[in-house]
Amino acid sequence: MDVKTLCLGVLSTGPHSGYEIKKAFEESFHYFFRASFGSIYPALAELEREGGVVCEAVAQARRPDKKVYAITRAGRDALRAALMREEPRHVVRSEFLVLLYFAHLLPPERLAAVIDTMTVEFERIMHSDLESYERNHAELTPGQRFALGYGRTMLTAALGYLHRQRGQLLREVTATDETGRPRVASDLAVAGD
Amino acid sequence: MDVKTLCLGVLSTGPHSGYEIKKAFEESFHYFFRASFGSIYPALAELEREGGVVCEAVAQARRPDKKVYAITRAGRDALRAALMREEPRHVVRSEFLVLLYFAHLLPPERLAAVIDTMTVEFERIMHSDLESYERNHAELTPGQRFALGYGRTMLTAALGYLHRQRGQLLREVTATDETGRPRVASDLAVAGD
DNA sequence: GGGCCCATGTAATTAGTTACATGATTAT
DNA sequence: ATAATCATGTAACTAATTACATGGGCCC
Repeated sequence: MDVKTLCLGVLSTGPHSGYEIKKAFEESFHYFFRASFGSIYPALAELEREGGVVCEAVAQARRPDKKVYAITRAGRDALRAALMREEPRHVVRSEFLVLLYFAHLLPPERLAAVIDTMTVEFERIMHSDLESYERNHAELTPGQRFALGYGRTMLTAALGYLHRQRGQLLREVTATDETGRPRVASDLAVAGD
Repeated sequence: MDVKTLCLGVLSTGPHSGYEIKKAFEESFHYFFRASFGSIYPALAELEREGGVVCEAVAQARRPDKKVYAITRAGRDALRAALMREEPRHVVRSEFLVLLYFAHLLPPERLAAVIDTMTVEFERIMHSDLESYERNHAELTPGQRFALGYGRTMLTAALGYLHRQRGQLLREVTATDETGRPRVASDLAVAGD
């Protein structure tokens, strides 16, 4: 799925500028899709060339014109077609889990810091999601509630797992050497001081 | 984190060919990292140039030589350094959730098919993960158990959510029009037939 | 005979990010 | 004064994927 389709999706709820679309990405799609200005502005320009959107330049005091894009009938058709065509992929790319996978190669302090950083990040995302959910709750479509609820469920599960397993993992890596095998008794004695 | 680092990671457990590394990616990292031959083979070639790995060509009957790579001391240092440097990111890219977010633009049959496809896919991943977990359980490092347990926890939570919410969402989209607003009473009567 | 497994590698292409370019307004 | 918000856009770069190229073995 490309940025063009997501832009059409945002515009299907009403006219917006590129800047506002970026904000919508950050607020609503943050958990499962991201895009930068460097992909959004060219996407909108191409959509305009193709006739999927029309653009009205709104003059601003001492600022670049705000270019407000509105979806056309053809754009709605293209959005619908793209959503029908798209295969339901779901891909996780996590350097966090790679780091944990190789926990035995890291000092325990680094490991603890990695887990704590991720915990804070997950909490941050969940709070901002919950906030926007409560702000807009009444106007959300069933699909939006479903997608946001999915994110909330995953974040809750992740935070719970990190909370439950953190201490255990840290104890285990302290008790094993760099090959993942148990340390000898003398090492354990030192570690247990 | 690049493919080179992950290759070093796989090779830190023993010598392997590029083909075998690809299999290891599929078996062990599938949930949180992926790479194709088109990135693995060049990564190994570059690691060899840099001295992070050494390569022994093993002649094969009627096949290309199998090139077995082994990590060097310098390679282990580079792996460790990369793991210390790497920031713990965790990014989800899900066309699946985008489709659900725009559920009101899809026919209910399509929506059901999307959810069911994803359910089957999640179950498939979980079963193959569980299998490899049970096969290797005793030899796994604490970090590997943690990372695999994380994936299992997420998949369980996802499947539970999909199972619980599927019917509800389908009923709701049947009862709302394409703007997400409730259909008029006459429509509901038809839908309820 | 069709399809998957084994086995390596390269080239073209894709789809994005980051950094650059510009600059006023408002809040801390 | 320093950072964040508003506002658009391009160019260089990155890091991967997909398709291509090659080909025997093995199972159903």
